[in-house]
Amino acid sequence: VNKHQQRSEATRSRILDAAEQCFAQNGYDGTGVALICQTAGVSKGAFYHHFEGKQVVFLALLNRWLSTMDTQIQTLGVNQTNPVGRLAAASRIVGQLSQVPNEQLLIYLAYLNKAARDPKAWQATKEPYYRYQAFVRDLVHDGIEEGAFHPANPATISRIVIALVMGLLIQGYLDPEGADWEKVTDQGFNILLKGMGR
Amino acid sequence: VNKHQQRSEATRSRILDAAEQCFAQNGYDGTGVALICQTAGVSKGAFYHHFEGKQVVFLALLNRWLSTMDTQIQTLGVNQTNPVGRLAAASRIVGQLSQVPNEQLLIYLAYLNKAARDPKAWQATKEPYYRYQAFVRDLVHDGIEEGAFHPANPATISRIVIALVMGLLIQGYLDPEGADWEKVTDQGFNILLKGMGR
Amino acid sequence: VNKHQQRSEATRSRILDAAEQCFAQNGYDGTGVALICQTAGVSKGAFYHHFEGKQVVFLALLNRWLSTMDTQIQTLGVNQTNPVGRLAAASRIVGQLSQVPNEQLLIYLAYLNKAARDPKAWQATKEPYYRYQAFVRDLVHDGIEEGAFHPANPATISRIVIALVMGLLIQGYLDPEGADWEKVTDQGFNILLKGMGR
Amino acid sequence: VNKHQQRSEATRSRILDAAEQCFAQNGYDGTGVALICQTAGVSKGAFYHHFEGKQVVFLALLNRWLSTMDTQIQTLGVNQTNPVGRLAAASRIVGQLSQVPNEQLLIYLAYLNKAARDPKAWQATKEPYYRYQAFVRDLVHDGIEEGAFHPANPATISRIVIALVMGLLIQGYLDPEGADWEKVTDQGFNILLKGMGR
DNA sequence: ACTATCGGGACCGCCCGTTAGT
DNA sequence: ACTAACGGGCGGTCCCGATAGT
Repeated sequence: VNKHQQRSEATRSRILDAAEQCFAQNGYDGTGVALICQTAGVSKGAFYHHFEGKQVVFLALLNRWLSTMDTQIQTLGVNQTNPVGRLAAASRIVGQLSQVPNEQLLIYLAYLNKAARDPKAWQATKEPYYRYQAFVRDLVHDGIEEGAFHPANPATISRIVIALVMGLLIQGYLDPEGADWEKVTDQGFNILLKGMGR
Repeated sequence: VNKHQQRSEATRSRILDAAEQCFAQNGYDGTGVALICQTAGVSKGAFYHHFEGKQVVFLALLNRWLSTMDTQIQTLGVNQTNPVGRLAAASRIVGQLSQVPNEQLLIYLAYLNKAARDPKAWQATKEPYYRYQAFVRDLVHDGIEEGAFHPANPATISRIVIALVMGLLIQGYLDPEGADWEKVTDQGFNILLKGMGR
Repeated sequence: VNKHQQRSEATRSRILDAAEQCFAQNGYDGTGVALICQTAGVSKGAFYHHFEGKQVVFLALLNRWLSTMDTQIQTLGVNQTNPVGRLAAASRIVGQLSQVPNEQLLIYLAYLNKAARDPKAWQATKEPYYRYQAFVRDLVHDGIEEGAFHPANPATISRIVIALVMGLLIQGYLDPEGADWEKVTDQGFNILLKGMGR
Repeated sequence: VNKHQQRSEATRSRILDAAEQCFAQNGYDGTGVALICQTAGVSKGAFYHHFEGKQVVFLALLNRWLSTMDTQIQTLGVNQTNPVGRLAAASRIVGQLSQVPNEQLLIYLAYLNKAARDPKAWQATKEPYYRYQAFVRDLVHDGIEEGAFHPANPATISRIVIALVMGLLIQGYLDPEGADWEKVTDQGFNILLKGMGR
């Protein structure tokens, strides 16, 4: 049995978990490497053994989120066969996300201003956006081809859909008690769907 | 005339201008007080003479933005008399804002994670959101009363509208060259209006 | 009276003095900014107010040494009118320098390996060498013109003279008790002078 | 044959080679153990298995240099029988050394300030100096006995000769393109020999 | 009102050396 | 003999804010 690899993987996970928690609580800049280490119960040596720096940890976190979302999306495709149904299902997922106050988007947004100055990080940072934009675009494209939606530029529509999701998540963070965001999300998708229908 | 007071006010403005510029370029956390002072051409003493700290400067900036937006909203009301027209006009303004990539929203978002830990600042920080939520809500309310929109909870609808705006602004920042965001905004509002119509 | 400027200058000097002492005792890399500050009885804030960093402090020290040596050289010119006499006088100064174990040259040498990687610092670092090389060269040139020395390339001779000085200083540091370095220096110059004579 | 022992010795050599290269490129303090390991293609464990630390590696390197120089000196003695000829031959070797800018002296010098605080290392560090001082001293001694040189204290003269060599090597490092250091070395020895002659 | 000087703390990155494991 | 993971600490830099002085 390879104990090294096991232990290493565990430590790596602990660091990522701690980082996620710290970032959510204090933001990207508000979180020091020392705090992450302390939260994870590891030394700085371990931290810098597994990651090149704070920024890399963040990017790794981003990838972890992506994997999670990819899984959810995969699940999405299994239950629903037609694009409209899948878009509707997506809305439900997003609605649930905003219940468990999902700080991830905010952390992501907070990180943007940093990454904007570092071309290399910037590319990695934008990737998830492009990814989901493409995913939604294809969904919309299919919907138009099936005649469910009014003919339009699928890319444009996808951007509108994503805008709605982003905007609702942010508001859900800004004013969690101000509304039943799950319902708002539902209705938002309904309006969008109706507005896109023939 | 009190020359001292004039000069003082000018310095205050210079600091605010410098802060706005620095925040836009380096983000909230990436901007140090020293940089603001340097940009403004003032000493640190002057800075702390006028403001209690960086956070207060940000709040002051926020108020300045609010004043500007209030003016724009006022203008909006003058030219268009019916709610639908005003909502449409609003879309045009937002579309133009995203042309000149307006970093204000991003700075605002970046600041959120900080303010979240300070209840006092948190209240002040959320104010602009409530203000515009209420503004749009009333607009929608009128539209429903006039029969232009399908009956629904105006507050909910307003949140959906604002979500669209926020989401588009962020995407415009993420991928400025990726789309003609003015057109996307236009179409977004069209779909929304159609989806809200009877 | 300008108390600010006075205090500032005093602090700056204190830092420089402390740095000189620390560098001599622990070498360039072995000396931390914290130690310099502690030795000088100043805070890090003060340190970084006066200097951009450790490297800059070192360069400032270098300049201070240069000023001192320039003064000594000036003195040299007053008492001796002919080049040979001045060269001989120089030997006496160097001999005395090696008594008060002069770590400056060693610190300088230790710094070389650092500066070699930073072109900007490298230039500043080499300057003192060029300076004294030129000084000795002119002295030799005059000596040749006066017929005191055998005709030769003054630059080459100057490099040989400087080599002797450098090498003796280093050995004086390596083995302070091993010889009466003042006498060695005297004899070294005598041999050189004799070897250069017609 | 013991393959283990062979392999071990090879690893030891690889580490020494890597260390020499790293020291030359980054100086003593600028070189971390990690860098040496990486350059050698070995893990840190291997490093600390063979050496007690960076300092010990340096001392081992020093010994390796000494062996090399001893060989060169041996060669020197074979071709030239009279002391003057051997001194002249030595000058040619040194001249060639300074062509391929030999950083060893600089590394050595950089290390001095460190070793100065550790009496044990200090002794080992000074050894090479004493060794060559003695070598040159004997050479000079023989020269005087043969009547080639003016009677004088051989130890003093040897220190002067070594000073010239050291000083020229350093200057060759400081300003490699500034002169034809091989020629300068030649002339330096000529002057010295002339100055020492009867 | 405004400046120059200063205090002290915190952050990120790295380094040296050790230990558990192969 | 050698690897990979890890511990703990230091290093330079910068930052926020305060104070002494103009």
